[in-house]
Amino acid sequence: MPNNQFKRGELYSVINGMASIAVARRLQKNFRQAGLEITIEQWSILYHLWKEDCLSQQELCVRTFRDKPSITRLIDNLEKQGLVNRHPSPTDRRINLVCLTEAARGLQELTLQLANQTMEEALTGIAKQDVEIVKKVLQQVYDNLK
Amino acid sequence: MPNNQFKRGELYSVINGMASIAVARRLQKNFRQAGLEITIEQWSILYHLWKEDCLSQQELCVRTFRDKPSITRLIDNLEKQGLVNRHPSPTDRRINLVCLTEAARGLQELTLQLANQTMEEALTGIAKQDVEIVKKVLQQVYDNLK
DNA sequence: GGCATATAGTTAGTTATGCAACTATTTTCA
DNA sequence: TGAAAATAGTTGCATAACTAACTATATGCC
Repeated sequence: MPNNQFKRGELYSVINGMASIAVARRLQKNFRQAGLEITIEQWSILYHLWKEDCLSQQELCVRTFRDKPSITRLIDNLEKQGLVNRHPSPTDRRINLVCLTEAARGLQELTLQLANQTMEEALTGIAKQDVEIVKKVLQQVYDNLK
Repeated sequence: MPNNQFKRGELYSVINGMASIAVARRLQKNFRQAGLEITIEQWSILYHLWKEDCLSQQELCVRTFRDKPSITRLIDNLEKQGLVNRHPSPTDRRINLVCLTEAARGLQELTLQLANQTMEEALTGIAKQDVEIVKKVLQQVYDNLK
């Protein structure tokens, strides 16, 4: 296999995203053990709303790297659980603004603490400068493909 | 937020697995453009069978980091497409051995070439030694959490 | 030998993703 | 101004993941 700088065995786990799947599973487990009912995907929506509340669904698509139907259904489920509400935009009738409820605001501190704890479990024994390199490389990969 | 060496903004994209999702989407797109009907998940099963044919479903669970129901359904779908067959193990009647068909063997060369091409697109402009660090760190993350 | 336990695989239910097609509204521009 | 194009969101269909509960077979051990 000429012109191929990557051996096969190395290819698989990168494509498979082993590491990020393992992190997501551990975070979900940590949520469950803390008695939290939400999924990681739902949490990722809340995460962006905690940073900036009342985003449009389109903006959530961009920030969470998901397509529109995925966001529609995540918001449906979050709305059922009473964690967000859709409010029509006053200036553009096509737009829903997705806003946090009080219940969702109450989850912020605990879930962010669990997320930080999970990342610490994941990164145990890894040098800080290596983490920096990983972040840089993964960002470059994303930019190469977007 | 004491005892936390990672700032919040950095957390999200790692958990989200942005980069590996982007790679998987691109690989799927490259398959589709080449006229291939299989999903990345189905391909990942074939990938392991090309390395060693006639594995048990349990062994595929281990090698692909999936649970048993996921493998059951992936094999169901691959069987429908005529790419694998289930053969009862001669020594243990609980076990199905999953074996490639001729049609599946015919996909090996093209799909591995597309996978390599996709990785080259993904890793454009990234130093070889940085790729090595990423692989090492992601393996460590996986080991920390498994 | 026979019961308890472990292992391999399947089924059912919920959530999530990707794609295509659709509705409603807004913007563009001839 | 008014038709075409762009944008925001939803719906339907297929695939895949996780959990829990289930069946069938094999193993361990008294």
